[in-house]
Amino acid sequence: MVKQSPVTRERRRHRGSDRVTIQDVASEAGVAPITVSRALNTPERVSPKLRERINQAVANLGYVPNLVAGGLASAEMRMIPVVVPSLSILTFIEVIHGIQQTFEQAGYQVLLGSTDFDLDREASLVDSVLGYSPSGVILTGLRHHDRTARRLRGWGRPVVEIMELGDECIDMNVGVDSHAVGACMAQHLLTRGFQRIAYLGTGMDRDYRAMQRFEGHRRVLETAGVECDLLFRREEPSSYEAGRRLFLEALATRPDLEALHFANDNLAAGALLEANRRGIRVPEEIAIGGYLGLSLGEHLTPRLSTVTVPRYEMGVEAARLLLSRLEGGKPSASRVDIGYELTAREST
Amino acid sequence: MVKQSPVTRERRRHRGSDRVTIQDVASEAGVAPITVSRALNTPERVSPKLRERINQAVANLGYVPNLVAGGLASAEMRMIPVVVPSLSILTFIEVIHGIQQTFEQAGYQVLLGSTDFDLDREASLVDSVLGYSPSGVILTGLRHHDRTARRLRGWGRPVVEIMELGDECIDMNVGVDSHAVGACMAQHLLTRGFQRIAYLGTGMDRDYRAMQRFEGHRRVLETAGVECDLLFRREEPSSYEAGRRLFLEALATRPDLEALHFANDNLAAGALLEANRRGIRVPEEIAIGGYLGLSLGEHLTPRLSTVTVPRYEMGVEAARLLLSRLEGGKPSASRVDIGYELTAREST
DNA sequence: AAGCGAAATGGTAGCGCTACCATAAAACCC
DNA sequence: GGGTTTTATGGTAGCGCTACCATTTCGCTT
Repeated sequence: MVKQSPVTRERRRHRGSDRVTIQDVASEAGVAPITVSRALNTPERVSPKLRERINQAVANLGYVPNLVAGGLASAEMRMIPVVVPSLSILTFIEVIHGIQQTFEQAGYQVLLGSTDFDLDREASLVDSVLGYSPSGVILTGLRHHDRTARRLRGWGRPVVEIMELGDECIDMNVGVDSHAVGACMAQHLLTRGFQRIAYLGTGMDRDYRAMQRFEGHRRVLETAGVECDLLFRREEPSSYEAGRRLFLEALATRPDLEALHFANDNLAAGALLEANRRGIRVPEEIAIGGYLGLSLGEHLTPRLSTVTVPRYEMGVEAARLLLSRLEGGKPSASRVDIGYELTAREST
Repeated sequence: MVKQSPVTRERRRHRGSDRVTIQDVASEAGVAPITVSRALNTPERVSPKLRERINQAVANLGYVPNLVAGGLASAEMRMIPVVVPSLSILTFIEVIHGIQQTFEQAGYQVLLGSTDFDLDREASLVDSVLGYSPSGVILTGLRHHDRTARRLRGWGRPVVEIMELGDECIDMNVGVDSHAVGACMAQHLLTRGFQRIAYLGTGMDRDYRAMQRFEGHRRVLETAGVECDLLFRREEPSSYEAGRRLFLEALATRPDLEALHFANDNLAAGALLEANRRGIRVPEEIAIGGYLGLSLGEHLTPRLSTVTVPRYEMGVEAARLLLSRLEGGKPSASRVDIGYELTAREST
């Protein structure tokens, strides 16, 4: 028997739905598919007359491009995976917000991944996410699995590492100097005349940036010749409750403490609110400093002193950097120090 | 001249990089590409011997599947767009967190979209996002552009609408009854003996669910025969600062108010903290109630009374519902009331 | 030993789009 | 006016994978 001609089912699409394709639009407008493709992706390369006719056909048929097919052909999906350690930490949320807003305007989609501070999970996440042929990638921090770094370096598309700042980045880097940030608050506390200063943090076994901030803090105190190893830590997620517990723990262990430097504003706020509740006067009996610049801080009584980091802006800047590489050629810089600011208020 | 044979450049790939393809793995393992595909996607349909050999080849070559190609062939990318009104509202973040965690475990990627409460933007977002051939979609609320609803209804893949609860959903629905939630706090305030009760909210021109909560509140007061139209609103994003301003505005306008029902805990906290600062006693001079159940509430003094909604769980439930349709056939239910709980504390 | 159904494997043909190159048409240039 | 460039459109051939169906292999029954 002769092999059955495929022509017999010519009209029925092989698989897939009855979606309108670029071919349908091309027929409707009386042009070649490639011209439709150009009219949609690079309109300036199609004559106004045809462009108009094609747009009309698109509207008539309700054509929506199949981005997957386009992505396969051009080896680029217009999307950007953003890999962060956690989605329950407000900091990352705000950065993601900035990233998302910026990319959305430019027509890129943001893909979300979280690693729970685990570099192995980051590695497998990056692997699988590269399978989507994204236009670029945004990662958190400068420390990665060897394989991850190698793979991304050889990938040939823009990569931005955020949060941390350092010389050895894969491609581009936007962040703050963790050591400096920790040192900043420590210095501030010294300047205000406090001597017995403790650092209090959570999750420092996993979040090495928190550790770097402590390191900055420690060095300043060491240089100043005061007790520098006062560290209270809990291995649990950061929360108001954790801040409260650290506060009570520190008070019970070392009643002579003069100032508490918390790893972030959530913890500091938890402590400050507990002080309020117990009638402990801040900063007269004990001073409290934080890090981040959460808006909550300025509504507390006393207003919380903190080191403010522009988190939303960091996201925007990371996205801009990536976009400029995607659209233009080389970007202005490949390393941006987003900076920080000491916000000295009433709690110190 | 004879047309040049393409064979001359046989070995050089037409376009694209030097990525390892399924063909390379197949050669290495001495099987057909389709068998590699099966070994990776449906391992149980490949003999243990071959499976082993293929896995070995995959590891040797460092093969990472091109999900775009797979997506085109199977008309399904393993990803789920989540469309929310805003990424600066904590509620949505927590829901997204639940969604993301659940999908990540199941090997689906979450794509993020925000509409700024604009149904037109939602419509175009949904359009473009469908171009990715996602496995399903999660939308916020039950109100959409006609076109959006029509398109999704005819789409044939699972759709979950979250936050709101109602009869007329596109496909599946997970949320809370906004009216009931608003009524709950109003009833609670009445029960505590307050009579002159105001509702205070932000962004109520755009966020119709906030309006529904007010409506629930209003009806309860109306039924009780007390003044029910006391509404203070500001058209700005929700924040501690907005809560503070609403609080001061209400006090200035109606010094006789006995209780304030805030549209969410952020506003309520802003108000409560301002009361702290001014030495206004809560609830003796004025009571304050919120909505959401943010953890901050229980650390304030007095502890904030609120109506708690399990936001993270709502995300998890939405994702589970969608997954059960994706994996199994029909899910247990197509409509889940995630419920709420009155958390009566000290501020009322 | 022959027969049979189930399980394992492979061949073929796209999925819908765009890169690449060829061609045609228009614009420009002494 | 012939040639060169520039601009606009089209033809062809995949991108790398999986759906579909054909074929082979294997275990088991009679």
